[in-house]
Amino acid sequence: MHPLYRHIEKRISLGEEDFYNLLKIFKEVNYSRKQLLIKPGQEINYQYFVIEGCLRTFMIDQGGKEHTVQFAVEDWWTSDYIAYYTHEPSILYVECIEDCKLLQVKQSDLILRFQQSPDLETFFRGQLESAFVAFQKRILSNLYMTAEERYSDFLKSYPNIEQRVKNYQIASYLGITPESLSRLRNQRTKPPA
Amino acid sequence: MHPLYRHIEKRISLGEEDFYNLLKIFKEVNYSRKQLLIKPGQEINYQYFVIEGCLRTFMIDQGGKEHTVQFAVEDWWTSDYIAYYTHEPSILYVECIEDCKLLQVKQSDLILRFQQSPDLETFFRGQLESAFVAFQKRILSNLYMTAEERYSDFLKSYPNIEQRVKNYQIASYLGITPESLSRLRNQRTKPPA
DNA sequence: CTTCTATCTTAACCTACATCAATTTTTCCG
DNA sequence: CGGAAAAATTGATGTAGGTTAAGATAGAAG
Repeated sequence: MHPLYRHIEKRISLGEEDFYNLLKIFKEVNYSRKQLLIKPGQEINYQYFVIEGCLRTFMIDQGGKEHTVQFAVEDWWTSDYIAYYTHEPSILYVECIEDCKLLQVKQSDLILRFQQSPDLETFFRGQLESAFVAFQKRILSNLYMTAEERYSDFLKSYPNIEQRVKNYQIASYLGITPESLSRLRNQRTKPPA
Repeated sequence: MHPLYRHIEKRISLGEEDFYNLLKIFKEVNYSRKQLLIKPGQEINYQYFVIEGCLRTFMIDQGGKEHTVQFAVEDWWTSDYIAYYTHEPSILYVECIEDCKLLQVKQSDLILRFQQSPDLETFFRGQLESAFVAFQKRILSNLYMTAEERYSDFLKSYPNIEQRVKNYQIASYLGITPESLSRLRNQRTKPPA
């Protein structure tokens, strides 16, 4: 079964025929490790469904420091959603951490389909609702959790990702330095003393 | 012109007849200062459009500390959106900071309308997109800005709110203590020295 | 393999913000 | 009004995590 079909069926039920019809507006694209899908200053008309690989969305501040907004692995969507939704030029980077196989889709093509297929709009509204909830929870956890608690939380929400991404990238997601993450990981293994 | 009509017309154009038809699923409700719209442990089936007043959505952690997710004033929507979208029991409080006049609408009524009126679904998808962008920006600013920069930012995104909410509530939105906010505001008035 | 570079770790020191505690100021309501 | 309660301020001190710098590991490229 097609990974995108499996993904969509989790939320709405689309006939196989409708699915293959929908698939026409998606284009398979391949990127290799370290390539940038998006960099600042671009107009962003596409979002991407991950068939295979691992990506990271981040910004670089004036001091040159990286800050990670999200990671994406198989079965996730990614883009610079700030630029995608606001139609302002991008301020984020989207980078491939591994070689990636993606399905690219243009926003305007999707919106046209929404008009013919309300189910599809419902699907994307549902996706957005989930993402919205996840971000709201993340804001809350930044407000009341310690760095260590956020790290444990991160490992839960991105299982097995530790092997796939660099520690400094995780640190920049948690809002701490790589040094702090290193210390924190060290203490986690000991306390049962 | 009805405040909700004016609000909806910013995004989609709905005939007046369609609007008054839509309005039937909204119910005007009034709450007084300090009343709780929502408290933890409830099933949340409603969201609220603010006609008049000011509200705050927050959680209380195990240590008894408050953490503010958002404020809502005239022309905004509010609810415990985590509970609203996930259908899990609420973990947040929504409190009236002033006497409030609200329009309450049930999620299931709204979803039924989406089926008859795709425009309406588009409207709410648009709202969600904006909220999503705002939250993503807020996560970023928590990652790379100092408390003072976030405070300036806050004043910009909620103009004139300073007179309406307590400083300790603003502090709990920024993720700092009231003491820190007080010191920070003190310094802001001086530096031109 | 071996070299080069990126990443990770460790340690000493520093700083923004927290905590605790004591006043002062504001708000509320009888 | 006036007095109690809530909120804000100020000061002294504590601490999580940052910064800087050096050494240890581990990937990648030849």
